Amino acid sequence: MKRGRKPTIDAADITRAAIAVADAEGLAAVSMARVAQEMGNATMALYRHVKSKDELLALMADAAFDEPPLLPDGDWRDKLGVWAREMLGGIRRRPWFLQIPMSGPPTGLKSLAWFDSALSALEGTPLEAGEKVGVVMGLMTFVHGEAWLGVALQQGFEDDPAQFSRQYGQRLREIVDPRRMPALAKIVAAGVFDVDDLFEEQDVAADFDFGLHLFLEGVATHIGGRA
Amino acid sequence: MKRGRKPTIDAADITRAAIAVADAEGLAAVSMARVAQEMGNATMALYRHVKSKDELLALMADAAFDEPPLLPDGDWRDKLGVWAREMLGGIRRRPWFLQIPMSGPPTGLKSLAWFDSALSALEGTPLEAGEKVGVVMGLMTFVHGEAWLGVALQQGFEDDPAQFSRQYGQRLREIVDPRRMPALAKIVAAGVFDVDDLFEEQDVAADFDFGLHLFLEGVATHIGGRA
DNA sequence: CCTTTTATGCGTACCTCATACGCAAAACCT
DNA sequence: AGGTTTTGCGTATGAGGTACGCATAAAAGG
Repeated sequence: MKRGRKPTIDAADITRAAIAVADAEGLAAVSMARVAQEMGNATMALYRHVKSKDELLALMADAAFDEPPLLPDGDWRDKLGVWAREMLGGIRRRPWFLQIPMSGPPTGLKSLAWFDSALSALEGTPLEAGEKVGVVMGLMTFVHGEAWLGVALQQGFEDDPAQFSRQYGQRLREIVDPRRMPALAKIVAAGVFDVDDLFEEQDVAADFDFGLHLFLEGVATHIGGRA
Repeated sequence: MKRGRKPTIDAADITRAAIAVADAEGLAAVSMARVAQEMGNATMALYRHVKSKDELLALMADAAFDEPPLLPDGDWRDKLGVWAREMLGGIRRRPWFLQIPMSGPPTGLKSLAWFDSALSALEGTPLEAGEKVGVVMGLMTFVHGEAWLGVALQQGFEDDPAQFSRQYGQRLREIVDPRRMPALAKIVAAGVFDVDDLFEEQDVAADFDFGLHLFLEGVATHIGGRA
């Protein structure tokens, strides 16, 4: 038998409580004291199960997602498409995920499961091992980046619903000097940044699909040049 | 004439000092007190020129880069290639850039200049305004993500030069259950994560070029389907 | 059943940091 | 010179992470 007093909580409990706080009030509200209070424990009790707040954040990041999705039958494009959209959905559901500063490559079980899922989509292709990793990495960074953009826009939108949408295009018009930045000026003048529904679900989703399409198209071409 | 006491410093000075600290000791060392001390001023003096630390960070982010590069003659692929590599270099020179939490789309002059530069590379193409923006956004997120990965690896490497490289592959071998994650297990077994020079300049550059190639290839296909 | 051992719960204390507030110093105006 | 305005900055507050050490609980040994 194990000696000593029995633990009343474990790291998983703490992670859950921390995630609950982050879901409800954002990552900024996640302090050791707050999480402890949420569990009815004292602040310092947490440190028996978690080395530091950074470690807690890492645990949160790995626990933020559900299990990777079941990929559909079909070719690798369909599968990676579903995978990417599912990951985007996961991030949208827990926007605070993007604010966790990650240091080093992932070692969490969930993260690795997602990694595995994406790799499995490429099993039928003639890509080498290293190339598969490259493709998946690229896809992950793309989803990550696109999700960040979406979340940032939505947040600015919620802070000031009436103004924000038209505001950005307007501000750009003031800042951008057509002589110094002719290409940008043209785009701004075209009104690309003025659209009111720049932040609507549809539009963001369309942007995402467009970028995703580009990337997968590139992968297809690469595979094609080898098959 | 302007009334009142003459300012002895301005936001640009503060930004410069803050960047100097970040360059020398990392972003964590950048506190208001530290920056003020570096300039021979008192902490609270900074707040006359900078609303908050967050604003200072935003200023740092915009001032982190040099002017966008002169793009070579040639087609858009050459230009965007140079642009992307130059941006990667910029981030590598100031790794702390990646740790600055950005909120909202960029409005800084430098950032916009880079944006403009990338857009100008696409001037000859038949892409619509919105598509150009999409392409550039996608490219930015890709570079950003890839740079992050490189910096994370290099940092882990510097923290523990002897172990780290083989360590990661090893740890993965312990964690990854071939039954639960068959695809990942195969890749790990193939030794993709074991290479000692996984973090050498060459290898990282090769990974970057591979992903960049994929993305640009996708753009080319998209353009081709329209020209 | 009492003592020893070991691991947990957590109160206290310290340190770092961002920043609100108010006063003093400097530069301009009349 | 006296008034006005803007900057420089000392003080103070409050939040947050965490080192340290003791109290407490549970098992092991006698």
